[in-house]
Amino acid sequence: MDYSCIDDNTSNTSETLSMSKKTPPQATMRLYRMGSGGSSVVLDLENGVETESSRKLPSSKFKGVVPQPNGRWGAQIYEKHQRVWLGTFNEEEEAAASYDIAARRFRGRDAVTNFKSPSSDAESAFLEAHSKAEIVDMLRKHTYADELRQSERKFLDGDGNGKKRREEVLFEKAVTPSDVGKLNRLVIPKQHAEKHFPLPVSVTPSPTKGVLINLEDRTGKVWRFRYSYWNSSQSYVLTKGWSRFVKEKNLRAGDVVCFERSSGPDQQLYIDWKVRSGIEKTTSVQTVVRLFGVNIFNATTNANTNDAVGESSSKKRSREVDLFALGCSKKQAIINVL
DNA sequence: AGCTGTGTTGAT
DNA sequence: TCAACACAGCTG
Repeated sequence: MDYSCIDDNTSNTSETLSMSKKTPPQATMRLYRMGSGGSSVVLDLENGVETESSRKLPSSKFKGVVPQPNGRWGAQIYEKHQRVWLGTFNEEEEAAASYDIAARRFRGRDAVTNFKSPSSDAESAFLEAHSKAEIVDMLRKHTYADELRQSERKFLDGDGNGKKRREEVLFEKAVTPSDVGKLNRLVIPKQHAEKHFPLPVSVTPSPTKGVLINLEDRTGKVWRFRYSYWNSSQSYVLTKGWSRFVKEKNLRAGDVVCFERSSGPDQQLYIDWKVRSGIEKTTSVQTVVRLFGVNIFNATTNANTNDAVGESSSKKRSREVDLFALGCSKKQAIINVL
């Protein structure tokens, strides 16, 4: 799968960024909060002095978009008197576009949205093919664009099961006990990391930041991981998102994770896993977590819209990088600066 | 410690 | 339905 910069600013937004009929006047002066943490400071109209008590968040001009105290933007939609949270976003427009997607899924193609451009037939089909909870989950994890693109590609392949993928194996690693333990991280062997997943220079010295990468598994599911360099241990690691993968795939020490890249022009990244050789695959998670025919893990996201489990996104504004741009091709990288 | 997203309320 | 606001509780 591609790195996340794509999903954060492409199909959610870029193709559809014409202004809404409902967009309020652009010229309206509004306060934008700078920096981190605190709220913006507004003038106290009584005495013309800034006061703590008059701190106020800036309203969004977009429907379904609400400000967050740290300067980011939340998206939400209402259904049956209940709010459905769609996640938080660095850019107001991303949040607005996410609302639009949810609105089309919840209310149909003609739903009132922030941006014009009705979704394509393909996108409408994609929306209909997924439950509300699944769509919400994608929005919250910022994987919607990737999954949509993936589904379109499968459709074009013609053989619906996606088995025709041609990819080059980048490297494999037999996971260690700590890779599947409570540390919630996977150490990427240095030689592989530096060869295939070079971090941008500006990120390398900072162990806490890193980049977000998206990889697709053999089921077509998109996984997003934080990838960074830890100075303390001088190692490259996948952190956020990794424990979910371990849990869902029921990875055990000795099992092998495999990183692959599509040989096609898209250079899609994939992650695959194999049970440690000598162990029957029937011990895999699929049998373990199925209960009365229901996949328990998936059930949480399929059961109810309000159950959609989001991940808390990166705390600081995350720099999201197309690592291919840095490591493999000359494409322009990057999107959101930390 | 900082952030997300829920609880709540009042408006449209 | 919707957004504004406060902040509990979660996450890194």
